[in-house]
Amino acid sequence: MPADLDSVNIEPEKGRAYHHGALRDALIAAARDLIEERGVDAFSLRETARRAGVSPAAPAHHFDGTRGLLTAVAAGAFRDFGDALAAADGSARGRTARIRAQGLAYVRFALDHPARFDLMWRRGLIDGDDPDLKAVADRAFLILDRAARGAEEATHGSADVELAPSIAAWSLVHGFARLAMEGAFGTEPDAAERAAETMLPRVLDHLAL
Amino acid sequence: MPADLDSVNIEPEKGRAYHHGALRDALIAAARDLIEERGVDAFSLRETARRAGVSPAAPAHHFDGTRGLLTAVAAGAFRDFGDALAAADGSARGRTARIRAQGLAYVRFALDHPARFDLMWRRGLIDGDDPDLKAVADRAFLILDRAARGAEEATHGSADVELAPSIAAWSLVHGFARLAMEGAFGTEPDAAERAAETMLPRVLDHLAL
DNA sequence: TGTACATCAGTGAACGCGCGTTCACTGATGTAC
DNA sequence: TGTACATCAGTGAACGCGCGTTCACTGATGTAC
Repeated sequence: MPADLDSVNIEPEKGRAYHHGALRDALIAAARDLIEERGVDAFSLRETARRAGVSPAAPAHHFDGTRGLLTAVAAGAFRDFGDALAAADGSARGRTARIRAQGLAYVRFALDHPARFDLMWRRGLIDGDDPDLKAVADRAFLILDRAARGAEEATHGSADVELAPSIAAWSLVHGFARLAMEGAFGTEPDAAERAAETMLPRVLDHLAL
Repeated sequence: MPADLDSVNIEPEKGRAYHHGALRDALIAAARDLIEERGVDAFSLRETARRAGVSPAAPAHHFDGTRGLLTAVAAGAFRDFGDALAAADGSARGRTARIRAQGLAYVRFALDHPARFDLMWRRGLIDGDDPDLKAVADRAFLILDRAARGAEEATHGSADVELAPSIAAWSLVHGFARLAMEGAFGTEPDAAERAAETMLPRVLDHLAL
């Protein structure tokens, strides 16, 4: 199994062997491309199979139906998302700087991969109980939470109280990302991008931590 | 046309006249009920017609297809949403109190009408250029923006600068609402509700305006 | 006030479509001996 | 090293489904005279 899904050839090869060899990964990549091109709602198992160059019945050998495949795509998204947050976190020093860096990375990921970001929150389409999905999702949330709590992490008693700054930061960037994606800051192609560049840093100034 | 859609009878009546009389409103009410019951993605024009007790061809006399009907539902949602924000705004005195009140109302609306709230942001499903929709959506945003800018409204020069606190407040409550709806604060039936009651007021404390 | 008739708001059957999944199957692989 | 054979990973045809929309139609309404 290749570590990098981008390297998987999802096109049907001329004279390709009867056995694909890496169909599972190819299907995930094809599904990912499909939703990024046409949106989560345009996903279909048949179209994914078509893109991977296999028959409509082939995916059943690797995934438990539509939900199973989408869950795998979402897990990949959460993994990349967590990586982006971790990288941003590592590049900054100090609690405020780390939160800002993660916030920018959070919105950046959403705007760079809108359909995958969308899918991550589509509880109805994916299996929230899947252990792989849970693991990568929890990891991403933990990275956020640790930065928001900063050094206070281990010193406070009431979980509720110390959760508030985390959730405030999370809500702020999540809301900004969604509003940008949903066209609230303008529907021109580059409106979301411009808002993220010029507006978001200022918006983050209004977060009291 | 009744002002209150709730009063429209959407059930097929025994011995009902051939002409429905208020089919347009009945279809909007049926569509609204359908999506609140089964989610926006489960919407179908045929099922809506079925619920309104008319043939699948009937809606075409009142709406320009699926998109037209959903746009009307979204417009109704934005109207109610704006009403809720305005009521909250009117019940508070002072900039901070008004922002808090509106924030609580914002999240309350989202949790009370999740599918309609969802639909409001589903750019792909509705006609964003519809004048009715634009009017009620703009009104809602204006109510938010006025409270966030407070008395400074007419005094500042740079639009970008004075927009930041508005967008920060908007992003925070929008993000909190979506995260709650998406199950980020727990997937138990009352998790979102509990988060809104116990967490949201504290989260709003972390907004610097 | 009565009547002819245009217009409006429905019907219901039919269309073609893409979907997810099932089914018996077959070609390729890899293992036991 | 060669061969028999079980297992695995595909095929492709077929299923039934619900969908949005079109079509010729018809019953009810309302207006002109």
